[in-house]
Amino acid sequence: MSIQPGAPGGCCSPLVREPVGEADAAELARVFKALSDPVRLRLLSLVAARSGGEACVCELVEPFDLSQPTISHHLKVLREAGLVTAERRGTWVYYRAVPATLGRLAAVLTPEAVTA
Amino acid sequence: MSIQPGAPGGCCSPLVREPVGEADAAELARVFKALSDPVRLRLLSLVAARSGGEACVCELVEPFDLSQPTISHHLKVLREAGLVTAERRGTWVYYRAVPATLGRLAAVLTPEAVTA
DNA sequence: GCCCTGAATCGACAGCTGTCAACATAGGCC
DNA sequence: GGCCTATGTTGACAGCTGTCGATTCAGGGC
Repeated sequence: MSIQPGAPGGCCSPLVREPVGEADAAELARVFKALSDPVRLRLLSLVAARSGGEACVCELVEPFDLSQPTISHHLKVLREAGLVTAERRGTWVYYRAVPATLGRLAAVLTPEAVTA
Repeated sequence: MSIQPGAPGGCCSPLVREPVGEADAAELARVFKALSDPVRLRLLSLVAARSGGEACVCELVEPFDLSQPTISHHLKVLREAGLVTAERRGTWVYYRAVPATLGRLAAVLTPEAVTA
């Protein structure tokens, strides 16, 4: 999970500044792959844009014309990519976006050295 | 190609600000899918980080242990996603990154309203 | 304990993706 | 024109991915 906040390495300097190494590319690709599905993008956005920053699964199934196991599968992919976290509270499971992961990706994609 | 510079619509407000619509999600997913392969990430980075901002295919095949047709395939995916452009000059074809597309993605992923 | 509801996992299957070898196309040079 | 080099395209094939129905697991309320 080298993309997570903890990683201090050069993993997140902009793509355009220097060629990304093999290992970093593999790690980044894993996260981008999680974002490469329209359903997952909307799920992430639904969770992140919600007031309070969290949503339970039941609220996430409704907007889609998909089965609950399918939504659950997509949420798992987002979780394993470090883009969301899940917390069980009683009967329900609440999901939250992980801003740090989003920030890392944004930094990597920044076309000019705005980060400097 | 609604992600290209031309599009003035609300397509690129941050993911976390409001739920992304179905159409925008599909378009974004297309571009993220192009970034979801380690080889393509490295290709994009190799092109963008190059001094002069461009690289010919011959220079891009070399760093990989892959056949030239495979690299050509990946470059086509990047091209169709609007992430790079290709220009033929004589015998060689030169690729360039498209900063505007990268910028859009970075804006969409920005966790807080830095854009405002 | 028993049942009910919310969520995750499993098994299966169609469709997509990355890769290659073989071939086709484009431009320069003799 | 004819050849050579640099790219792109095609066809094929293994492996991954999104989806579902069926099942299982977790908590709460009776």
